[in-house]
Amino acid sequence: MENELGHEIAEALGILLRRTTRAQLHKRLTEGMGEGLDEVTYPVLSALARTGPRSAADLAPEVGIDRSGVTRRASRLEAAGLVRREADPNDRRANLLVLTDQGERTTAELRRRLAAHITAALSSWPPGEAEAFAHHLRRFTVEGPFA
Amino acid sequence: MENELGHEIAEALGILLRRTTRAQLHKRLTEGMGEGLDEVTYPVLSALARTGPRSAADLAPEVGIDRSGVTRRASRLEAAGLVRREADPNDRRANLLVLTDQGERTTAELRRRLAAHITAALSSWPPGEAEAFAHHLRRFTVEGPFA
DNA sequence: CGAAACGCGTGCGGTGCGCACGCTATCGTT
DNA sequence: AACGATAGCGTGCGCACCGCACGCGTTTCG
Repeated sequence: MENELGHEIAEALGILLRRTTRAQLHKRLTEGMGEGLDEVTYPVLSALARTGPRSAADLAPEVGIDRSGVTRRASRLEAAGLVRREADPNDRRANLLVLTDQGERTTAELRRRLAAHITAALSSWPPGEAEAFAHHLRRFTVEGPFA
Repeated sequence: MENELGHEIAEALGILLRRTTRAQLHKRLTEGMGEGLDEVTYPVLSALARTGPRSAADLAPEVGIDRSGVTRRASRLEAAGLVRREADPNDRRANLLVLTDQGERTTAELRRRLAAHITAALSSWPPGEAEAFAHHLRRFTVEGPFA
């Protein structure tokens, strides 16, 4: 059959995407963690952890929503003590979003849990295959069909 | 460092998930296709194509929303001519959701486009590596950390 | 120095969801 | 056979979130 490989990857990817919804991951990873973690605001927190302190406007395309949405989510994270607004001394219009210490700890802990979860699940793979998969997945992600 | 592999996979997977949002995929795949395709209602259409005719209640957990939401989305798909409601002859309470011919054609075309897109992007990979990746991805999906 | 532009936060209208209710059909018990 | 209990579907209601557009304060440039 034509495109057998493409169909197989598409099917597996579809299943994977459906199983890694924000809600599913959230329930899995935040088990017993401190409060203030919100399934809706998490993308902002995560983007901030990845890119470092940025303004709401700069964060918007990364999160995939409007500037106003980022502002509102950031307000919630601020109320939860995970993010603080820091005035830019050079431009007093600007309002950088910065992770607080608690925010840093929380994102680091989530990253650690996720990595540990993945590592545990791959521990039974034949030696070398997990490394090969990681390498291929990175290439597929960076320069693949969704680059 | 501990869990290097888990962190690498988590990072690549994170990037991939962020790039395969419903909105992104929709824009990419429905380019120039017929109307009636809705980014919100698509999950219902897709679930129907995968599992075959089912009731709204049975479809709800597959889609990840409430029964009422499935009903409303199905109504939109029905108005668009992609889905029809078929009374179950055995149980006249039941109301099966069935893909129309146009619905079948649409989902098949989307599947074809996605597979072609993936195949094209992987055509430059060294021979055998794409097959290995597909195999690993399937195993990662079916019996991996998100099974 | 004044006007245009910029950056942020908020009000408003729209949309989608979950919950709960009503209606119809089926099942089970007497 | 009849009637209460149950199942399944669709809809009204309240809530949450988003995008757009506006207002206010700041900066920049002519």
